[in-house]
Amino acid sequence: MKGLGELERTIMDILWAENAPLTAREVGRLIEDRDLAPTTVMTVLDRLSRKGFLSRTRDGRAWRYQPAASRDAYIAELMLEALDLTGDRDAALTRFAQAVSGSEAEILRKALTELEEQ
Amino acid sequence: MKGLGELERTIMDILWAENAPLTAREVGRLIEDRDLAPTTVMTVLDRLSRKGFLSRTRDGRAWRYQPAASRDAYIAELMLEALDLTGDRDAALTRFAQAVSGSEAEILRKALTELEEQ
DNA sequence: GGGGTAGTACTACGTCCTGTAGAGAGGTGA
DNA sequence: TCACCTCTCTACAGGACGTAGTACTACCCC
Repeated sequence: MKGLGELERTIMDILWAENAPLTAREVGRLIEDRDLAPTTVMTVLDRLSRKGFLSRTRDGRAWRYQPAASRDAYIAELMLEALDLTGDRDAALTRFAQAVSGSEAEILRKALTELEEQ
Repeated sequence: MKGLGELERTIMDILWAENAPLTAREVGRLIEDRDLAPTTVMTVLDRLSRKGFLSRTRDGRAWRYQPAASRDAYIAELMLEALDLTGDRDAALTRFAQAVSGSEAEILRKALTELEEQ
């Protein structure tokens, strides 16, 4: 899958935060701090949809972009991808379990328990 | 931390697989398939140690390289880093727990249980 | 002791990704 | 018709990586 760049992630964050599909102009307006040219935003949106992170639909002449997957799914996939890099998945998983904070361990336990019950 | 390139990862894999610190020449000999110039291997080893993935000690004129951290630790850190990208860690963790395979869920459960007992 | 060998440091170059944006085309409303 | 919006195409700079040459030093064998 591959990670995203700084601006790409900023834009994905904006789109994940919104519920509705946005146009390039709308996304641009939501990037406060940076003064980007409209074409910059359009280029990045285009690249993101080309890479499969966004889907887009026509709205008049403009495109409306929305995330192809939820942020959670993306993060989970990144984590699985990291896990795939090792030969010894069990060891890495054990290590990971030890590395998360206590409250997060609790979350994991709960999710695993629910999983088991189904 | 940042991910590694293809050749960088190949070399890290070799060093993770060995127990002893290796010289550039030895690493080069262990990369079977590719016919790399010795300096290529040296350059990559140098970059990896500069990035903190390897530590090196003198052995005569040569350097001996060894991983600065275990592969498991590296993988776990990558996973945590992915997790840091989200605003909602709990949701991502839950999603992750649902995404791992059954046997891996078992491993996670066991690790978390042992963690709890300590 | 001179040449091959091994090792180092430094430098370089092509490629790909990403951030950034301009140019030009084609609608659209005042 | 003119200003304007949005699109697509093209471009360029900087950084990471794969790859390797060059130049210099130290060592070993004949």
